[in-house]
Amino acid sequence: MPSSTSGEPPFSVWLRPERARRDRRLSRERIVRAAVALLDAEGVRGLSMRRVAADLEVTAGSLYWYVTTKDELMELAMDEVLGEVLGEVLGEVSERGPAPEGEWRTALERMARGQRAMLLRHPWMLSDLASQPNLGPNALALADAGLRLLATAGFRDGELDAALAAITDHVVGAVAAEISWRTVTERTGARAGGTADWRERAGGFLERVAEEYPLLGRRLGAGGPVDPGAESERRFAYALGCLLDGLEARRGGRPPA
Amino acid sequence: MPSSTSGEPPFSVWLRPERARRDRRLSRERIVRAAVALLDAEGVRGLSMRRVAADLEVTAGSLYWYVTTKDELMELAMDEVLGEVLGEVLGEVSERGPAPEGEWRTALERMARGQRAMLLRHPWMLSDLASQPNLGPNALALADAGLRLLATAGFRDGELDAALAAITDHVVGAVAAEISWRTVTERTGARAGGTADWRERAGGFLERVAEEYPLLGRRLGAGGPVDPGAESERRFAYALGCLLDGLEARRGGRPPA
DNA sequence: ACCTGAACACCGTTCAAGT
DNA sequence: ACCTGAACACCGTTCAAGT
Repeated sequence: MPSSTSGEPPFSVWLRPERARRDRRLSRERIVRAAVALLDAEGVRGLSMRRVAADLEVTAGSLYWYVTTKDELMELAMDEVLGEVLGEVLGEVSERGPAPEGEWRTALERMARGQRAMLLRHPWMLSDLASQPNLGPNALALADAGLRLLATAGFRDGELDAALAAITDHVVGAVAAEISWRTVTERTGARAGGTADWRERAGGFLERVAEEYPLLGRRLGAGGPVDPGAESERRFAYALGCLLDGLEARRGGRPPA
Repeated sequence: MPSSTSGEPPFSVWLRPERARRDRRLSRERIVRAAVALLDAEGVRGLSMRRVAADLEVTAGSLYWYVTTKDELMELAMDEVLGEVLGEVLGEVSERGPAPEGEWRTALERMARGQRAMLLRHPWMLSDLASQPNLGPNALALADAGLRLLATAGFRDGELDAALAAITDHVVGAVAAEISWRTVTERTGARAGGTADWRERAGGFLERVAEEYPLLGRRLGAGGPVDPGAESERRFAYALGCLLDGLEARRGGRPPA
């Protein structure tokens, strides 16, 4: 069989193999992967159908063969990334059986920290938060794993969802705050002294704020440099501790089985 | 060393003084109000410079005399709306002085509920969450009022910010989940039986999920109609209760003054 | 000082036409 | 079945020119 894939056009149909269904240049998977890469690299603003298409060396219109809308692509990208934590959480819920007393706390904490780390790796995950609940396979598996974890921890049926929501909502809110805080310090102090630069760029603003609102001023770093990473970690742990204490008191008792 | 303070565009509206006034059809205030109205009516997707300009019977370009960028307009709109809760929180913190024992709990709860209600009135507030911390006057006043509330509640200095973050992060995360949940049920069951319609529109999907993930299936309404409003309220209260319990245990003691 | 009008460089999405 | 190319109706932002 002569080479037919490139070069001169074949002089006869019969010399050209019929196009296999498999030699498609595109696939939903490739598209989603390209989208995730783009999102990681340039954020939500950087994501466009045309850009994704270009990265795949294809026309924008062709993407619509695999995906009916940009929103849909975003849904797919989000679920793709949720897969990163799925393994961890499934490990928590299955490796250990009914969870020995006290273990459930650290299991929940690991779940929360895993989700937080993932969101920090892919900050764009938070940009579409309020738009639509994720119904993708990974999202579903993740939610169910969380519910099962809480069930084996001894939470009553009617409280499973509320308990899970308490934790995931905290993760989401905390990471959103962390990211917004990070972007302002990083954007201003791109390559200079980091936090120091934000404080000098803010100039008189910070001082005026601190004067009018002393408590708030300290929080914003008027009293000295502030490490947003360390601060965020401290707050995250604090609230998580509060939540787990509260959950402990509401727990039904020991594992049912 | 050349002054580095000028050159780059200011990264926040609040660091840049407003222009002098004269006889003009436009004003920052009018623009912001129009933007808020548009956002309330049509969400973030509906907001465009051209649309705002049209609503004000003016050309798109002219907006840039008052606002350097669409992001800036968004910052302004968000702070505008934060003003709605400012009054309530200030009431909490000043009306009652050092807050009698036990009162701090209900004060915090009122604050949280006020913020939640405001976010539900203006769901678009959550669409820019992770982008940039709000440094507007209302945002600052609100944050400081929260800190003061916690201070009079007896929280130690070093924990004020973590305690406040615990609550606001929960509010944000919970409302984000609530909105996303609401949009899916409302979008599908626009004028029909509300939640019922979502369940029938989802068709086999819901059943398949419930089969593979029994716990999750119930949560999604596979077992019967679910009222997202009531469910969200229940979850919100549950997590808030957990948080307040945890906070109570960490509180320093009684009010310092 | 303030606003218009036109332009630039992008968008998401559609769809006839090709292969 | 899959992809191209061109088109449509929008964007944010800039800027000379008017008043």
